[in-house]
Amino acid sequence: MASQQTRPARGMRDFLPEDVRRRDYVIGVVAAVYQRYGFEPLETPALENIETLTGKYGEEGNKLIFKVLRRGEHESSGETDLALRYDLTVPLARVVAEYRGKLPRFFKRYQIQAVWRADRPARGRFREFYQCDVDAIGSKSMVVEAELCAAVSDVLLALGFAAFDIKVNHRAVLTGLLSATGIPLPFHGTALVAIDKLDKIGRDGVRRELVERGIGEPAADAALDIFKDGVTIEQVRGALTGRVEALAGLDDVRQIFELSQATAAGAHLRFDPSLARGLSYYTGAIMEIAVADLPGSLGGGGRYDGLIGMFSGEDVPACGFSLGLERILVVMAERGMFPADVQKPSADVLVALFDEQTVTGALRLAGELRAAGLRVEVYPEPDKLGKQMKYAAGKGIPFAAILGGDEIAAGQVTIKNLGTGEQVTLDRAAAASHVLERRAPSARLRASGASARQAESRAPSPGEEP
RNA sequence: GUGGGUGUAGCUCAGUGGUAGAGCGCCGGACUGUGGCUCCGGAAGUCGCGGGUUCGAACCCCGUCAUCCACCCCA
Repeated sequence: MASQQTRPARGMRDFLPEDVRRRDYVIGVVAAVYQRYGFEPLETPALENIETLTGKYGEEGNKLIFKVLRRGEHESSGETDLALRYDLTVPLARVVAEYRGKLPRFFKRYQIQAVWRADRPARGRFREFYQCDVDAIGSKSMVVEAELCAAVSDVLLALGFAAFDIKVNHRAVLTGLLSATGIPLPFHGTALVAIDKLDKIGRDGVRRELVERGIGEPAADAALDIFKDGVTIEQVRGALTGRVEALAGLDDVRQIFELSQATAAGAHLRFDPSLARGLSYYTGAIMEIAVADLPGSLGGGGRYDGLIGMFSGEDVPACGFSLGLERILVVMAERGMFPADVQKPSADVLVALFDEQTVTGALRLAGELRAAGLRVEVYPEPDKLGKQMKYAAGKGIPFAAILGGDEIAAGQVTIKNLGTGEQVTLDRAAAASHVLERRAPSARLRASGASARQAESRAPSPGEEP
């Protein structure tokens, strides 16, 4: 087996036609919804100067940046001066800093491109993967957060997801609460890691882990008191008495909930004071999408009012949301959520090659059918007809056109329906319309999987997935 | 980065020290202008790679790479 050499590099993937169709379908839905909200497309280079990326993602993120050796003077020294983009937010911040004057006052952009992380691959996790980002630049209003939540909700609903939560928290609330429990600032990160496991290892498990990590028992108990399932904004407000910044953050959260009542996101928001998010550039509200059968998240986002200022010196408020395309695809594939026509065959008609003498005629026929709007593949060799039929059936092509000596002499063509086995010999001029009239139903010849509508109607109850 | 599982035909896997197997797929034929069903025949693997133990290794040992799962972290 030569498979060792032909496999793509670790964590990278080839996308075969079926994969690309599924990806294009999801990307198409995402882009269409984002456009409906007035977001404009943006693309940025795969490579950034390394200093653009370093120091933006926190300690963990810095390690995972894919560094690239530029050819030339640094080749021998091994010094890296370029890096593959780690996310789409930092490149956006750079773009805004560079073109601020040319962009609208409230720049709303979406961007669907690959990002790279030098991470260890796992289920739903790759070294090269796509993110679908929407961001709104220039406003501090919580209307921005509410619209972003609404947009991603609309995307998920359009794809057939019904049961999902958008967890909402705020950086200032988080630090305020941790400080209120008596956990010193340097321990905030490690404490959150433990608290985050509440649903996995339970209260006792978290308490044990907190203490193991050097947090005192009183603080651990206080933390467990606040960070529990179903805690309300009002309850948290009580714990934050006197902490001005945290209370302001909590009011942001309250506003997001209120505003979202008017949108598709309203039914899906859930306040989660333990939500942290790894990226260090977030300054305000933070969000994350959770679905029942995926351990990680489907996407996340938040407000980063200081990031653009790291490039331009002038702080510009900004907030964004990122959907993980690969995660969405993993869940959709497992639940059979793709509509049937995503898997439609590559052509409507296969023009068979009868023998060497009829090749030109076959090519001419293919041209006529294409001109009539059909997708037509010409079988490239005059194999036995049986083999050609088998090939067409194997590819799911619903019709075969046969042009032998008899047909040519009579100015006719034989059209065979591979689905029903019926075949008719008719005038060439009538061939295209014959197929067009029968194309729609037979296009689903090989279709499998549930449609988006069907998936939605049976998705709501978590835990019952196949 | 840590721990565990798995690497045998294109695919899914069986084979626990004595000459390498099945199902599916593929190719050919029965069916020389027609796929699906059936039957007959065929091709195909230096058993992930390297070393070791043994008269003899797919099998045991060591290493290495790949892959999967859990942890960590994340989209």
